[in-house]
Amino acid sequence: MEQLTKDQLAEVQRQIAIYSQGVHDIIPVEELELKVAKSIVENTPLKIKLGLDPSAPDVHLGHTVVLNKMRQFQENGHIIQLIIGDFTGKIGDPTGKSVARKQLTDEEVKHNAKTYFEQFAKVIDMEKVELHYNSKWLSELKFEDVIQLAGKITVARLMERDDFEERIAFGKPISLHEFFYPLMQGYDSVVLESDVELGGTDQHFNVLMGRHFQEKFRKEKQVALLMPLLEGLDGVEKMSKSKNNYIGIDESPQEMYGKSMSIPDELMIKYFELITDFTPDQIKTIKDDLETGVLHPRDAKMLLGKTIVKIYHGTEAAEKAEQHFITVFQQGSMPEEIPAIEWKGETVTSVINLLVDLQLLKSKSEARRMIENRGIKINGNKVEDSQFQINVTDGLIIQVGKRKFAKIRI
RNA sequence: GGAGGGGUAGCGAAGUGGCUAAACGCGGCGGACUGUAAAUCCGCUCCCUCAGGGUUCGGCGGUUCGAAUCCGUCCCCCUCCA
Repeated sequence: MEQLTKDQLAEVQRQIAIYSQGVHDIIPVEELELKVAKSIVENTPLKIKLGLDPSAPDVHLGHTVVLNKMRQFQENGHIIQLIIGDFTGKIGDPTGKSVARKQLTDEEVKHNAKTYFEQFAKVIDMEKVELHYNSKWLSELKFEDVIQLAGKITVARLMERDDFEERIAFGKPISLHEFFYPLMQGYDSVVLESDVELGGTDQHFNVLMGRHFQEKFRKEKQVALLMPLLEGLDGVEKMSKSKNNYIGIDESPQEMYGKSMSIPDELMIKYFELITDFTPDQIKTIKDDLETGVLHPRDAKMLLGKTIVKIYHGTEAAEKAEQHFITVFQQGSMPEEIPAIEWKGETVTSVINLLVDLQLLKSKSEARRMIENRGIKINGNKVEDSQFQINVTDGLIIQVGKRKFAKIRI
């Protein structure tokens, strides 16, 4: 690799600089440099692996952290290997909770995979992606093969994993089968001869297993590229659907914008770094301006919100979303566009009935509570009395909580 | 194989015969304040058409006027020793 021309060397450096943006760790960087150099010299693309859990197909901004990185590789001509962990998914990744996952049927896996792809297409070029289901090779293994695989790793090594270590310390159970998850993930890399595996920092151990097993099978070792985990709207936990602290990439512009505004200030810069296309220089300017007080944190966040919406819905939608936010939340006025709901009930009815019949709230009890909590407004006026009878007219505007609006159409 | 500990609302965790729809904390929701940030304060949070009713404390069966609390049985989980 020493005989790189000047241009080639520059190209290596250019690519490495891109790949290094925002990463948590590259293990080891030198190997990535070598691999990139080799790919340039030999004009062969690198194989970049990403494993997917088929049980949770809703894609949110947390996923895009890794996807953006994938796109960067793709833009430089490398090949993305997407692996649907249909086999591994059945065993259950021990990452985090020790709850065994339910088994998915083939149809479910297919359907979830499809959902993934449709959403991924917003970030990466799915046409050029190499797709694999790991059941293809894992389900072929005989018990004998599995034992042999297990013979290539020690228990002590497996127990080093943070998650296991912790559970042992706290007396929490670890099922034997959980030990096999890293083995399987590692074996995937052996089969696919991956050059780089991407993942969040929570995948640290599993990704390194890929290196370990590739070496045992006398293959070239993959490089681990770990991205930081993106905290969700609560600012504490990793963004996830189950924590309900996520911004889904399928969400409406308004939702996206609004949710962006509710992330904690401390996280703004991280969001800029990981999920927008801002350059490091641009981000530094924002950071400096925030520190010197030139830029109000609210305005920085509005820029963030707008940028996020723009990525997934375009400039026009982003501007509309911002306008909506300003009118509704900053000025407290009504939004210009309120979904109309047809009213077919009595002309005079109780507010409770109205709320339930329009399906704005689930039950009368809930509606009553909501009124008592002073969370219901009609035509901008707070409803004080839960027994209140109302004359339903065309164009009547009902507000539930801070964000839900409906207009009556008769 | 032996010994012990445990299963209570979304989660954590009190409660060991009536005052318990079940303390408290977290989370969630609504409100005030604001920048749908943070911090703080107030209210709601099993289900249901208000009074009031219905269904809960791993499952089933029993004792009792009355059980999350007592008895029997079954299921599940954890720890330690071997």
